Amino acid sequence: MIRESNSTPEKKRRLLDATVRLMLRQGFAATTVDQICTEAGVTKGSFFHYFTGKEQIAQAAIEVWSDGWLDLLARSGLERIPDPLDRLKRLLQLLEETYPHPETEIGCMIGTVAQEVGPSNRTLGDLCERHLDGWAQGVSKVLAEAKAAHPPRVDFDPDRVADLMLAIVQGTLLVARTRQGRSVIDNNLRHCREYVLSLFGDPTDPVSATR
Amino acid sequence: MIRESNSTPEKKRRLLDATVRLMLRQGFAATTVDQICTEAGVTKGSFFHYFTGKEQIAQAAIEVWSDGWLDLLARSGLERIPDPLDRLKRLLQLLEETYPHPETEIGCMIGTVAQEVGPSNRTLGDLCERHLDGWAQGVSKVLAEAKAAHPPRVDFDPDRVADLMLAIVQGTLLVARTRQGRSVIDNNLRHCREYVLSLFGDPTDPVSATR
DNA sequence: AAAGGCATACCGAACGGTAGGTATGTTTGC
DNA sequence: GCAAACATACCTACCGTTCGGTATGCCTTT
Repeated sequence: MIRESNSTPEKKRRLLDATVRLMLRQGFAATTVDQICTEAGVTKGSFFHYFTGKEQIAQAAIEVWSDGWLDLLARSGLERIPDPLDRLKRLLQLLEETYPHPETEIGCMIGTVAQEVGPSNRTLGDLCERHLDGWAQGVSKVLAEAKAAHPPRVDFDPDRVADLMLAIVQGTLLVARTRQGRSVIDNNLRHCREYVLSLFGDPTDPVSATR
Repeated sequence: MIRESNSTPEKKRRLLDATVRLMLRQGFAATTVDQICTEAGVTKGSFFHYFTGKEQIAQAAIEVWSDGWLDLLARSGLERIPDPLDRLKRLLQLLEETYPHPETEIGCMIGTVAQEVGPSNRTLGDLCERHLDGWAQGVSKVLAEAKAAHPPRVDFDPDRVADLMLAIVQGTLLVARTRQGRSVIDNNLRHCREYVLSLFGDPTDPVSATR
């Protein structure tokens, strides 16, 4: 078998991908390591060769998931957009393109795991918290730059608005998962975009929400 | 032992309360029926006398949780407020009073279970969906009545705005659970209120969000 | 009113399956 | 030949569920 000598071995990758897929669907507790192995087409020996246990692979899978988001941001060329307000608009557009994507399972792995473990299991909980906060801080930064470059119609705290956006995204995914439909994603993210942009002088209708 | 002949027996009640408390904290899978019995101070025999299994008590507990919310609405006297816009304002205020309450565990049992079971276990999933939809429909009704009585500044679809509010509440509770802090609840629900009221002509600052 | 019958409330030991983890062996790459 | 990379069988703890049993009170029959 051909094996890439550099970077992570293939089976490890497959285990991580399978974990992301399964835990995104079923959460942490309901996902069994046997399931992960079967899904990845790998034996338990390999599993415990690469990971010390279920919790650790969950942590690693969260990193994989997070990297996926960062890659998406990088590939979008967001950083290269010169005007901060355009950057914000592109970010909002990116959300609307990404989350309702019909090929992928609805949901955010970090939000799913975070909700599930809640106050118990602070190992996973803290990790999720750090990643959620990282997301919010990234958004906050874009908001702050846009605010600095374009005096907004009303003053706002970028951190607080970013927190609201985080909650909207997570709550929307939760509802969409439960309803098994994506229409609420389209609706809520559009509202979200129009709300955020309404902070910046745009005097046009902030909600063209009927039909 | 004195036993109330009418209504639900005490031990059944205790089991349900314990289930709500534990599943609100830990979700469905992580909550054991032994835990439930211990927390309720009841033996396993009683448990399986009143409930056919873990899933069924979860369903019943969801009803208990939902009834708690309906009771709160009833006790608030929301229905007796004559002016629809005042009723909407009171509803928004009610959200801001209820969810950050420091004595209770952060979270919504329905959202927690819904997120966890996701696409698997449609028995619980459908039940959660019905209750989430019920919440949204209730909110939508208040929005629609307010809109009918007071022509809004901008047109909006009550169902869609209610869906956004549902997502904000659920997402906010998720984030607050993860952060183990309630400040994000205060922040997001205030934003939510100001946003909704901004739909009705209020020309004042829709976000007094800085500090 | 006493006796018998029967349903409800409750108890807790035991069981059966499962899932996470381990021990140990075998192959593969350098 | 020696690690790393796998594979297989197995162990054990736990968890949901079952099941045989007791206690208690009400209802019916005589």
